[in-house]
Amino acid sequence: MREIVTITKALANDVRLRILMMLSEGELCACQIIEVLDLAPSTVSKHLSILHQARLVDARKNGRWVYYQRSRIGTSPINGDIFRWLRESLKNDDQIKTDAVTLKKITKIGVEELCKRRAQKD
Amino acid sequence: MREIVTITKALANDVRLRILMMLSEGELCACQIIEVLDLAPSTVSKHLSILHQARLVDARKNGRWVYYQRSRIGTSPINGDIFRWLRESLKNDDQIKTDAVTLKKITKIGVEELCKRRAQKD
DNA sequence: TCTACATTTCGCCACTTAACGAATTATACT
DNA sequence: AGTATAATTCGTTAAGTGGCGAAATGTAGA
Repeated sequence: MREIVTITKALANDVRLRILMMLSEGELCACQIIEVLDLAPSTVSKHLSILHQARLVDARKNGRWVYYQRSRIGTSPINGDIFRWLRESLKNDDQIKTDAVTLKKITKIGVEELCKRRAQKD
Repeated sequence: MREIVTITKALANDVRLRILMMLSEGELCACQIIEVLDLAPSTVSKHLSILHQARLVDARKNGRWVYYQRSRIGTSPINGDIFRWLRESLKNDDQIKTDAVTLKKITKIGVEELCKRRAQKD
């Protein structure tokens, strides 16, 4: 029960649903997710940790960057039901659609260039 | 998005998951749900209203009793995924199993007798 | 080694949630 | 009409959540 409630709590937030939808296409660097959401890094990091604790996303560290992707557990038959439902329910959502557009622009420039630009702004 | 978050928030609580599991077999009177959960009637009523607002349960008034059941929306293909996942994930949960046992005893005596006994305790 | 920087952790604040009892509403029965 | 009672709404309180900036952590490159 505790495990299931951890998962449903993780899903009970619009920012975290946006993150999960962004990860539909594949893995993303934390900095890319931060850029799309336009929230404080610490806030996004907390959301990612909640998703990770619920075993909905996996983290992979590469150099100073951390990449996230939907977990293998999340793609298993049992949890696959949730994702199918979320994808189906949110595929026409405006926020999700604009996120996808923003994401496409960002993935084009690549992680290194994205962070370089980000550093210049400070 | 708002609608989906309303649903996931409704699912993000153990008491409400217990209620949904209790309603797997069919409709129940509010007083039966209150009896199984052993919480204040006002608390349970609030939970039921949250489930109702999320369109996960329907309410039917009969005399002074109110009967709840899983909503038809909830049984549609789209939301059916969630229920299937919940049922599958929780079928071996201890709390859910003891709830089922308690419920069986309570449904045997019937709603009128249950409320009569309840009144005598005061 | 020292610096830069991506990410996380921590501390704080505003807001929400879940619990209860008291008061209210609505229905059945006398 | 008046009473009893199932259920809900309201007000209050304690605990949890989501946001931020500051500080800490860890890694790449000078």
